[in-house]
Amino acid sequence: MARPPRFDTEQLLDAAVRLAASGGPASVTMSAVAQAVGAPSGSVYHRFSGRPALLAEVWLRTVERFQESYTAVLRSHDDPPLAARAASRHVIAWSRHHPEEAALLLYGAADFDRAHWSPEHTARADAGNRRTFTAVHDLGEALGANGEQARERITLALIDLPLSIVRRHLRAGAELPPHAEDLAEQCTAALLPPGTAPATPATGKPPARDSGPEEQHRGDRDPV
Amino acid sequence: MARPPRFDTEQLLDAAVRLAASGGPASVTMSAVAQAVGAPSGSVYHRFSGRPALLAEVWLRTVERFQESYTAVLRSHDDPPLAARAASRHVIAWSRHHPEEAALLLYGAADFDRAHWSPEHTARADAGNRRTFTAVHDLGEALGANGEQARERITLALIDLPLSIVRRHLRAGAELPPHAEDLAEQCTAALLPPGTAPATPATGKPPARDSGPEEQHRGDRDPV
DNA sequence: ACGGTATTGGAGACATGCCTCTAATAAATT
DNA sequence: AATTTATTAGAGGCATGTCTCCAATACCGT
Repeated sequence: MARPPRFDTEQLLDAAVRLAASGGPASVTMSAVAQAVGAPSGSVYHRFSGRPALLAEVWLRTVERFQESYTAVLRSHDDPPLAARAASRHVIAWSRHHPEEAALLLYGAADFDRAHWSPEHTARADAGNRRTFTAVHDLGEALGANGEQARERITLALIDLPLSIVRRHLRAGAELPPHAEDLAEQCTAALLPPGTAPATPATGKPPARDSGPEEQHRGDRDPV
Repeated sequence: MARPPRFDTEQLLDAAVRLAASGGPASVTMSAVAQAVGAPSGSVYHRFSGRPALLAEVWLRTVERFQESYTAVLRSHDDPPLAARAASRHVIAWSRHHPEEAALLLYGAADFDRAHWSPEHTARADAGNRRTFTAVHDLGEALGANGEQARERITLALIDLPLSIVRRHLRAGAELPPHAEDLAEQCTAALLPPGTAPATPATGKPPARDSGPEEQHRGDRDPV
């Protein structure tokens, strides 16, 4: 029905990821992406309505790819402490396997011009964040984390801490060392609520306790 | 002997900090800084040889201010675990007191165009980083951290973890809550090497043990 | 009062990036 | 083969930013 595309969306996004990873979000310009794939700028505008749309798609594709695998790991173990450790390791392993996309995760949606996104893109980001926060908080509850501060600690242990390890190495321009998974897992384990089983054998988790009227988390903050 | 300056260096850097905090390093342009203080662009170029110099100065002034107070805290306690906890709290308190400068710390030198800095600026950055790493690693040794992985864990506990708390709140556009210091201190304490005193009373630290031929840390990575 | 000098004030050349618009192109459908 | 249609191809207007340059300025020490 029509001429076949020479430059498809994925190809352009791949180039955008490379640019963002090496030079930060500011360096992913419409012309830079076009030049990176050898296309005229018009072809880029044919796929994306403008720079905010391109930035939104790069960010969302990357974050959603990460979040999907991450939340899957979060839910893949029956034993909560085990799930927590596995999640921590997963952040490292995923980043090692996708160093350029991991470099993107170290920024925030704001750096990708979230202020100018379309309502659809914003909603997509919020939905993904909400799902991820829900998965994290569910595991937190299973771990016995109650209250605002305990939840913050869980987020720290499951997301921020492993990401910090990634950040330190990627910022230095280095690859993630082999022991990074162990380090992340140990640190995450150390941050789990006291009384949590320190090793493999599962302790009976405390009876599910109604947590009362607690405020809902906001979906518009990036977990990563 | 000469006409008095209407726009001095500090004033321009202050404006640059505000711009960087609100819109990221990319938004601190020569013209934006000039406009922010009501100066013609020529006056900005009178103080800074170009954009890389301006970015370097903003970054270095901010990081050096932080590092100075931070290393002071690191060395201010005789009891190593106490010093570690105090350092963690200090990161939070400093960030709460200087939210705009703290927002800068969440970026890296690379985001402030380190690639185009003068050798002098680069050397200044390296020197500050080296001093900070030294202070952190000294405390790490006093805490019994030996080996590469143990040192990484110390850096994580003393720097990355409290900074993660700051990042999460500032990225969300919120102020640091009152309990942030407690959270940071508790998490830092949980990450200290096992056997470290969990509470106030100081345990006798293990006899200083020669750590053998270990590689020196590199001063060109940002601790923050 | 006067000259020296750091600084302001601002015009403008040059580069880059965003985005629009129009024409050419090439495959799929009929 | 003719038609349709998504796409390429690229010129060009507009805005913004970097940096240079030069004259005007206002204070200082003498």
